[in-house]
Amino acid sequence: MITIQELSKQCGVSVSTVSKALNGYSDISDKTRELVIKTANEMGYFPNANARALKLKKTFNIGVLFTTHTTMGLRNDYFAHVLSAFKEESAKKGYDITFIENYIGRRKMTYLEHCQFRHFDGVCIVCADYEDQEVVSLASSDFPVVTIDYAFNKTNSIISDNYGGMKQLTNYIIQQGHTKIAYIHGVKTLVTKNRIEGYLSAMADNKVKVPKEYVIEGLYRNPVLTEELAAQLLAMPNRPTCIIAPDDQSAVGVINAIRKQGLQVVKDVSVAGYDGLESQQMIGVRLTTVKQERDNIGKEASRRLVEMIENPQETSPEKIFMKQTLLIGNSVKKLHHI
Amino acid sequence: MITIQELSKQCGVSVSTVSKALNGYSDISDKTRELVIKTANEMGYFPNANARALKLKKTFNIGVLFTTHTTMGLRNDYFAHVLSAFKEESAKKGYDITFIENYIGRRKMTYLEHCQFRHFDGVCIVCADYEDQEVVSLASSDFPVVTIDYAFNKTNSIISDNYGGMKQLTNYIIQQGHTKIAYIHGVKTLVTKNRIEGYLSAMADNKVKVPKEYVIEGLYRNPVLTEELAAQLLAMPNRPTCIIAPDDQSAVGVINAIRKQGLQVVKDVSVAGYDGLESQQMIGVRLTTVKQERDNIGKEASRRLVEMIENPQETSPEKIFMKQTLLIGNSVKKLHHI
DNA sequence: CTGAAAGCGCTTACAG
DNA sequence: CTGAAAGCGCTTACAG
Repeated sequence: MITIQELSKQCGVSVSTVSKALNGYSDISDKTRELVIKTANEMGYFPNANARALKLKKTFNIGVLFTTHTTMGLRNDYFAHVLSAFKEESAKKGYDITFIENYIGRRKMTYLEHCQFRHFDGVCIVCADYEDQEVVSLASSDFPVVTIDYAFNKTNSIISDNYGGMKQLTNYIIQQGHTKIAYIHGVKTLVTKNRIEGYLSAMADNKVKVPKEYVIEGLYRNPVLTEELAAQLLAMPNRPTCIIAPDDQSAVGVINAIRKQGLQVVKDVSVAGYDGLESQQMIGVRLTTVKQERDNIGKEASRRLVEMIENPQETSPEKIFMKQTLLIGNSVKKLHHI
Repeated sequence: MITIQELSKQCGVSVSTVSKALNGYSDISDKTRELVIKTANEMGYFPNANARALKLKKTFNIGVLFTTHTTMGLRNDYFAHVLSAFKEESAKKGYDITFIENYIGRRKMTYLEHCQFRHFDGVCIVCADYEDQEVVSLASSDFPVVTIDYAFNKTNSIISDNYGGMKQLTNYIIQQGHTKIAYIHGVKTLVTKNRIEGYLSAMADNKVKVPKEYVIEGLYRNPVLTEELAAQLLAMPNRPTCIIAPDDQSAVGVINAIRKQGLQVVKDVSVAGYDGLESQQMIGVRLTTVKQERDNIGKEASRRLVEMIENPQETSPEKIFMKQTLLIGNSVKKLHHI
């Protein structure tokens, strides 16, 4: 790997001059600058990021906390998209992405210690257990931090407006004349709670009563369980006219339950989903669903973080809500008795 | 951030001694060592990775090439799993993961240059365009490189045995008495070609003729298109008794096509998938499919790479085939006329 | 067992 | 316009 000294020898100028020429200082003659740059290209010179980081105290490297336990993390489609967009946007701004771990080899290291070790310029907490003490310390550290779908006092946060999205969806279904609307929701995370509130709020706004049995807990991305739960709903004397699934994938389960009951999808029972995945737009019906702006979330998170890194004084912690948009398909029937 | 000098002042010993105590050199008295370590913990000392890297010429950082264009990359479930496992295994061995880009801010930088810039200890090419000249240069560079699902001469490669997996699946279907087996495959990547060969080879081994119309090109993870293509197959005078979908997700499309034709899944037409995703084990039938050992691929890739990094002389480029396992569900009917 | 010194590759005030 | 020098935080041969 060729260094700045070899370049300087080759060009017959001092190391300082080479450095300045390379970094575009103005007090270097055009002749020298051109010579240096030309030689650098010829010799395939590239600076050593570690040396530069040591001197500048800036690594152009962003730490990303991305827990991969169980069903979370990269293996989760939503977060994978967010990360992907975050990575692309950050690269555009000149920053690399490194994952934060809490052990390095056999040595235990907290998330915060890992960040100090690597001297990241900033940190993005994409997906983590926000109750975890280590995560809390990281979020309240001196690092510029942006969090996704969760707000700490001190950090910027990008939050997907699940409350608003669900409310829109429910309102739409009510407008189609439905009042018996059941909601099979996922495990009760913060995201889920917000969605339930959005649902209840839309119902209340429209003075529609919600029988307790209409709101039941299932699992995300689990069509099998969703099918079972939907079957229970359909077996009720007071059968709902519309069932909202935890997400688009699970909506397949609802559809199967309806068909197995000898009923027709849409005609007899309407269905709605959540996520707006292109790949799920199928199943014979076009699912009415809510589209999450996953790519925008990642992008916006990166923009915010770079802003904090480069203009630390001007940026104060903020919560940014990302709108979700209603995608109207043909899976919710318009009822006539209104 | 506290440094080794401050530690040395606090302990009343020299910087050299502190360094050695921290790094477990044997020529340090127990007393001194304990004092240093205790103080380090109290003061929350952590080494500066950049300074250390500069001196040791070792960064404990692995570059990962992970193209995120279009349908590839993180947004693809298969690669997301592989990466996830790679990341976890590497952390266990003490290495961080940083994504490789080919631009840094506005400045164009080839993949190789980026690796030189960051001084990665090794590189894993998880998912990339292997025809791309930049990828080729990286693979043939002096960096320890491991590639996934593609083999260069010079690199170690972890290759999912798609040929063998597909052959197993096809053999199983033939054993159930089927001879009219259609295969809707994905776009013709190397992976797809291997699967087609596996399919053809099983058919040939069993002396089953394959009508040209039975092998048709579709798209991965696209139930809508798959449904259309399956409908075409079902409309043929010489209708297949079993249809293999590009993957588990697309298999839903095949199932829909069968139902819409007024036929019964399994009873009239059998179905098989590919991938072995838990989330797809549903749809009323348990899909017979092939399970890809995604997590093992990532893990093995990491093990190999770390091996190359730490014992460069002992490791020579190797292709490692990862077995795929047949998952027998109930979506392939046993035919009696054999 | 301990410490002074050199050096990893870079940047930047400062002097000329 | 150019260059000598100091220093970023660490490690390690070498001397004592």
